[in-house]
Amino acid sequence: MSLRLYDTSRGEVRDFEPLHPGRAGVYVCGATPQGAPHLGHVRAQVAFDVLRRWLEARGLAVTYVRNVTDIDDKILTKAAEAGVEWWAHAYRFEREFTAAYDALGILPATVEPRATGHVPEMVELVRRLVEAGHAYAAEDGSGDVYFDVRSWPSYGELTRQRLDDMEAATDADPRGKRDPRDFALWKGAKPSEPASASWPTPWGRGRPGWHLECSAMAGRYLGAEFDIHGGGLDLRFPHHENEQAQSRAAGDGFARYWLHNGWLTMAGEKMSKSLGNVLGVPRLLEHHRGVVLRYYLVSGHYRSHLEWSEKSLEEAAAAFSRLEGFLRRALERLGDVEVSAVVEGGDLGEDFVAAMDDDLATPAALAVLHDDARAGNAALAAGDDAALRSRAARVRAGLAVLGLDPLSAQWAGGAGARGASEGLRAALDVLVVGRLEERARARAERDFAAADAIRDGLKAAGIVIEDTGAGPKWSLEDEQ
RNA sequence: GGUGGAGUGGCCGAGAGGCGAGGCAACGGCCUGCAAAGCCGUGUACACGGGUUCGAAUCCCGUCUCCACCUCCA
Repeated sequence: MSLRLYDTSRGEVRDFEPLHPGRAGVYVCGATPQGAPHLGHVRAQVAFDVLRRWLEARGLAVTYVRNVTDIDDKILTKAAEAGVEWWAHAYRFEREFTAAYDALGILPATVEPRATGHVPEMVELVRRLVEAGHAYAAEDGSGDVYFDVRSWPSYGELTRQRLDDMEAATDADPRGKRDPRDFALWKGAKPSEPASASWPTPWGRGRPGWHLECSAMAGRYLGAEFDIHGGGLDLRFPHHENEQAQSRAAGDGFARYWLHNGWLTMAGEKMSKSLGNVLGVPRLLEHHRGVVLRYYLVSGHYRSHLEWSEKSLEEAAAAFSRLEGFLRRALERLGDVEVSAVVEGGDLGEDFVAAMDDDLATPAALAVLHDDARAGNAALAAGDDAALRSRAARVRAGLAVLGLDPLSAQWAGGAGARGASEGLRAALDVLVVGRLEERARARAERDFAAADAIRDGLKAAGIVIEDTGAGPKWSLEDEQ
C-alpha cells in the first residue's frame, strides 16, 4: 500500500517516494493578488490542502509553502488605474485571499512567502544563471535580464514540447532578446513605473519577472530539490516550465513531482478573469456555507473539470447534510465520537485509504463514507452502539482528512457566521421548548390540527421540528 | 501547427476488460397521527462506426463534438 500520484511531467501515475523519509516538501503556487479570489482559485487551494492533509495522515511531516506574488505587471497597472499604491492594492487582495482560504477550511501554510521579501534570493539566482551562461543582460540597455532558452536543451521537458514547435509569442516585445521565447528573469525599471517598484541589482534597478520568485522561494524554504510542486493546469506553461528551467539550469534539482488541478468550468468553459465568468468567493459565501463549497469542490476528482451550477451546489449541500446529520445523531447517542485520522492505526477504513492513495480519489473516498453512514444509520436504528461507534469514527476520520469534519472546531456551530450566538440560541431554546410542550399536549389529546399549526408556525420562523425516538428536536433551517 | 484533456443513466459525478461507485431527483415499501430524518427496494447508462475477446464503458482502428495550454490566468 502506497500513495500514488499523477505526475504531469511524466504524464502518468507513479508511486510517491519522499526525498527524505518521513518528510515532504510541497510548494504550491498561491495568489497573485491583483483582484478578488474566485472559486477557481480556491478549488486549486482546496485540492492541495487535501493533498497536504493526506500526506500528514500518512505520517509525513509536511513543509507546505504557498507563495504570494505581490508584484507583477497587472498589480502595477490595476493599482495605477485605481489610483492606489501597488503595495496597498496587493495587500488588500492578499487579505481577501486569506479570508477565502479560511472560509473554505484551507489550513494555513507552513510559510507564505511574498515575492517582494525575497529580492536578494532572486538576484542571487539570476547571478548564478548569468555565470553559468544561461542568462544575459539585454543588449539594449533596458536593464532586463533574460533566460536563454537555446542554452538549455531540456527547455520544454515539463510540458513535453519542442522549442521549434512552439508558437512564438506574437505580442512579446522582442527588445534585446536573442530568441523570442527567451523570458524575462528580471525587468529593468521604467520611468512610467513607481520608484517603489524597483530594487537595485548588478544589472541596474528593476523588478522580478514573473517566474523567478517561485524558484527563489522554493529554494529558500524547501532546498535545491523538493518533493511536490502544485498549481493550476494553466500554470504548466509557461510558468512552471520556466521555473523548472531556471532552477535546473542554475544547478538545482527542483520539484520531483508536478501536480496540476483541473478547471472549474461554467458552461463548459474555464472560469477566468479574462473571460469574465468568475464566481467571487465572498459573494458565494453570502449564500452558502464554506463547508458546503468545500464539499462541492472535493466531490469531483482534482484533475477533472468540475462543471459549476447552483443545482450542483445544492446537491452537494444535501449530500454533506446526510453525513453531517449522521454524525450529529451519532454524537447525541454516544456522547462523543473520538477519532484518529491517521492511516496506520487510525479509524480510516481500508477502502478510504485505498481511494486516497489512488491519486487522491476523493469522489471514491466520499462514496466510502456514504456507505459507512448508511450502515451507521442502520446501526443507530437497531440500537447497535458498537457498530454505530465504529462507523461514526470512520466517517468522522475520513471527513477530517478532507477538511470536512462537521464536529471540528472549524465547522462546528452549524452555519458559522450565519448561525445564532450561544446566548441567542439558549433564549430561543426556552421559547421553542415551551411551544413543543404545547404541541406535545395537543398531540396527547390527538388534536393534530393544533399540533401541526405549532410546527408550521415554527417552520415559518425558520425553525424545523423533527420527531425522533428521543422526542422532538429543533434546529435552524439555515443550518441544515 | 505543436502539446494535453473530455464526451457515462433525469442531473452531478466516479470507474478503466467480467462482480450495476456514490450523491441528488423520481417511484414503491417500512417507520410515523402526519411530516422530517432514517432504512429497504426499483434504474442496466457509458459520443458514433468498425474490430479484438468467451466477455468491452474500459483495449485497438477510424469518425464526430467540445475544452485547455503554446499570451495574463488556479
